[in-house]
Order: sequence, then C-alpha cells, then structure tokens
Amino acid sequence: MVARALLGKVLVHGRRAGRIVETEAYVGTHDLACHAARGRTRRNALLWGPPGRAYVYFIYGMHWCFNAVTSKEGVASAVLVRGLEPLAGLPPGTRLDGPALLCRGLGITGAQNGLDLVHSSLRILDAPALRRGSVARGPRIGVDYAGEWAAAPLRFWVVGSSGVSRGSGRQPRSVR
DNA sequence: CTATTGATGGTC
DNA sequence: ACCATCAATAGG
Repeated sequence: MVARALLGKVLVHGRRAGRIVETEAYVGTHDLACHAARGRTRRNALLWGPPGRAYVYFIYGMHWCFNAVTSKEGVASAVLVRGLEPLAGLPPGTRLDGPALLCRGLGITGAQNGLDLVHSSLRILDAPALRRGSVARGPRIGVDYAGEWAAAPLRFWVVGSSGVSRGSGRQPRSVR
C-alpha cells in the first residue's frame, strides 16, 4: 500500500523539506471517508487523474491539506500526508505534526494543487523502506462520520516520531 | 439565494 | 471544549 510505502520518504517544497512520518490512505469512491465518495466536483477532480500529482484542498476556512494522488487515471484514491519531521530549510523548532501544520510549514497552498510530484518544485524523494517494527497502523483521524470506513486501519505512522500528529492521534509519546 | 459542514489547530 | 473562518455542497 502506498501510504505505508511513503513513510520515511522526503517531501520537498523549494528549499524546505521534511521526512514523512504519518500518512492516511483514502481508497476510492466506495470509501465513505474519501472526498471522492460524494462524486466528482471541481475541487476533488484531481483524485481521478493520473498518480503522482498533488491534491491540495482547503478546509475549515483556514487550513490546507496535502495529498498525493496514488491510483491510475480513472480511479480515485490518494494518500493524505499528516506529519513530517523537519529536515531542511525550516526555522528551528518548526512543527510539522499535523496535515495543516505541514502545509503551513512548507508553504503549500492551493497554488500547488495538481503539481507533478516528480518534476516540480514540490516533490517526493525516494528513500529506503522502513523496518517493519518501526511502523504502526490504526484508524484514520476525523472521519467518524464514515461508518464502517471510520474504523479501517488506513493510517500509518512511525512509532515514537515527534512528527506524528497529536490532535486525535494516539501513540505513547511520553515514553521516558 | 441561505444554511450546513468539514481528512484542523490553537486557545480557553 | 470551543472558536476561527470559508469553499463546496445541499436545500429552497
């Protein structure tokens, strides 16, 4: 699954970069938590497009969220990047532990919607896959309305990373 | 046209 | 636990 595979890779925007430590998969029109479930609109049309592009959307009147489109053309699935560890080009102490925080931190907005994640200034760099033991999975965040799909274990994160969101996410973060 | 609602984060 | 703040929907 692509969401799992993206952990450990590096998201770059211009000079700024972070290591992906938390992702969620949204797996098609049948996934009630996926934006594609309510049909194709101007906002979510990119989900049906070719893979490897950015899907950036605005939510709650103030936040941007970044996704990578993962499926072949005609199939609507994507991976929401929820948390990064700062790597480069960022002020000391920048926190990227949340989908909206990381967009703010890297300067990602609707202006980047649709960009090619291989060839543009917004790109994802490959990295070796992580060891099995360092990755955990669980239910996605903020999708309680999605019935059966709310409980699906489609969220992946790097255990113990400071870049994993805490909003509603759970992990032992005070292991002394 | 108006009303509702989020794949959130910061503050109270 | 509540609020900020708005685009995309649903409904009239």
